[in-house]
Amino acid sequence: MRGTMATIRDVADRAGVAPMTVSRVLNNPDSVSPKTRSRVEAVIAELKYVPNMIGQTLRTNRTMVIALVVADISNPFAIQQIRSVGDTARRDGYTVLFTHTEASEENELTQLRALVQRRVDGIVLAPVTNRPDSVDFVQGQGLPISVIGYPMPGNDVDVVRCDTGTASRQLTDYLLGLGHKRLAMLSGPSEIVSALERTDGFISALRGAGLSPVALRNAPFTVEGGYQMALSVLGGHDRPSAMVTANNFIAIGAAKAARELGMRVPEDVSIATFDNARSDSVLDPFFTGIIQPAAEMAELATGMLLGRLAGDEDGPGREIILPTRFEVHDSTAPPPAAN
Amino acid sequence: MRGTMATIRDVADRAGVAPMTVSRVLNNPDSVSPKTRSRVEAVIAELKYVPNMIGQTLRTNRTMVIALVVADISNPFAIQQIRSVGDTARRDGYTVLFTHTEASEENELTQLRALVQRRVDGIVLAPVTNRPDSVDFVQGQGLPISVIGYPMPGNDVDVVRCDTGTASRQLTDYLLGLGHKRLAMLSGPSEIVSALERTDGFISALRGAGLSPVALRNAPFTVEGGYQMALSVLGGHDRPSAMVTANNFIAIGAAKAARELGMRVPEDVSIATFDNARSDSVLDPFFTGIIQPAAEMAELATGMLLGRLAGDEDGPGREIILPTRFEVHDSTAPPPAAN
DNA sequence: CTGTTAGCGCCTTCAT
DNA sequence: ATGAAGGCGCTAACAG
Repeated sequence: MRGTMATIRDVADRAGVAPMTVSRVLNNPDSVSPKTRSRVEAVIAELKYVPNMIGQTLRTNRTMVIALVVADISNPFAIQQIRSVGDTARRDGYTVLFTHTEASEENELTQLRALVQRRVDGIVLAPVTNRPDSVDFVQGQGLPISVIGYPMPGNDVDVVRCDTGTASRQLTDYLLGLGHKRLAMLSGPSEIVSALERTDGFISALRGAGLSPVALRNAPFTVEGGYQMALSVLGGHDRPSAMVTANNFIAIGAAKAARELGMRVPEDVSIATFDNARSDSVLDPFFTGIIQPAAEMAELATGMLLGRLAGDEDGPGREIILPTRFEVHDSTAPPPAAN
Repeated sequence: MRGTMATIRDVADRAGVAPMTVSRVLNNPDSVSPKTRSRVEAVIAELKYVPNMIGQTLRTNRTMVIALVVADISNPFAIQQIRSVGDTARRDGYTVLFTHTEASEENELTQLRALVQRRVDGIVLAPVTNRPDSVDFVQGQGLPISVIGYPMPGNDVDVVRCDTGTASRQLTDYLLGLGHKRLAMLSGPSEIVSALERTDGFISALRGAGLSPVALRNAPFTVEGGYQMALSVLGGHDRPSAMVTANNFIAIGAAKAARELGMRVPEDVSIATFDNARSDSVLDPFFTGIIQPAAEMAELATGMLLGRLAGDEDGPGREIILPTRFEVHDSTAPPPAAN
């Protein structure tokens, strides 16, 4: 079956013209006489000819493909990013090649290498960590890249992100304002910057109120991780009345653990989280928390990349920090009277 | 920056060999003397040479890319499919190009055309409807394709799907067994086969019990659609005691509507659904319902495609029907006594 | 073990 | 308005 696909030459022969004329009909129809054009178009339809972009690419050195590389596809953010990058890129005629890295740095470099081999025109990266290697590699190949979500202190690169450290203080301050004095932080892996940022913000807010954390835990950004951390924290003798969780999966796991221990959310324990899932996909509980504008971040990052591809922009990397949104929902309340 | 990337000729010149030798070092290292090989490898590293697959592709007529085309990326199924197709394809050295069609048939054809232009080696399609046009187009180009999720009566093509009509009867029978006599169906768009199948199964189960539906509704497969349908059905004077919903989004919308009307699930109204979300991503309510093995479907469909690409298989299209799973959770109970 | 030739499909350039 | 020549990066086929 393969190899039967019509080529520009097949069309040309059958229409009695040169391949170049067919090319013109495709790319610059006005430069061909109406008569010739309609004859060629008829043959194109007849042979079901679809131009081979591989040929074009080799000639023009542009694939018109950009890649989106996302660390963790199961995070609801990923969906918004895929949508957003795709929509933005399409407007400029680009197709998006999507890959995910299973949150492994090694995997990330492997994927990036594969993308360079395929000569994508640029890359939008939502990276695993903020180590400079991945960006270095891509830039070393002369490819433009922009990064979503992390500060990249070791690279000169376009970045779009939020300041989740400050947001973490805001979230913690809200719980303090409700009267909580015994707070725990359930964070992500300690080697991941966003987890660190969030823990730091938490601690600094407590310090500002003259308090110390009841517990600081680290685990993977998963339901299971949240569940285990919450079990150990809530099962001890020094129970917190409120927990801050570093992402939505941890929050869900923590709520599960609380429920299993016979505690109600928020009556017995409050949970405030980052990266609250959208109300569209989760009914209950709908968590109080910090929401990052994932779609806007992705759109801006893509826009910056497209700008460089179009040659509109060729200065040093810029960092754009977008504001987060704080939403109060059903998972937080003042501490129980006993506390 | 672009255009600075090293080519095979750059490497060859600098290593003092022919391009062909560099190619051999890359693709068939044993056929090159160790001495030459190490010299070439050194130059490759020095120039950061990354082979250009565009060239290879043009020469070999294989991109080593397969495409996954999914109708609706916001459905949790999509994530599992992306994962599953990617993992399966990678094992055979293929990369996956992912696109989504926003549930528009026109969009689907446009995307498929773009994929053919890029000369992907094959396509896995989770289609919008079961009209034959999309598959016809792809096959007309001599490209192998396999389909996930729908029966494709108009095509000779590999299909992996579930029998959701039968599953719908099973689901409805369960509600009947709980003692429900007044049931409503909240289904998807009437032009989509899966919605029809599910409605038909519902009706046939009721008929088997000598009952008629209290209501049959159609709306988009969204939270909003489910919400509106449930509002109208539960707000009327002929209230059902149980509802079957055609997917997880409709179920969530229906539960929201019930709650707003002051009804508890399942005490006042039961909800049983298709495509129940996994417990990992939704805490409460966790719906009673039918679960399709999305990952297995995608893996099998990809496997069939890869089999055709490898030439292991070239017979007529096969249809594989996988069993669904029925899980009882918290959203169903016997009808209230008053009923 | 290594090199040369040629051509994959297309488009830029130059000619007619 | 149309055509011919050449080359993008790579490798199959054949030589040596």
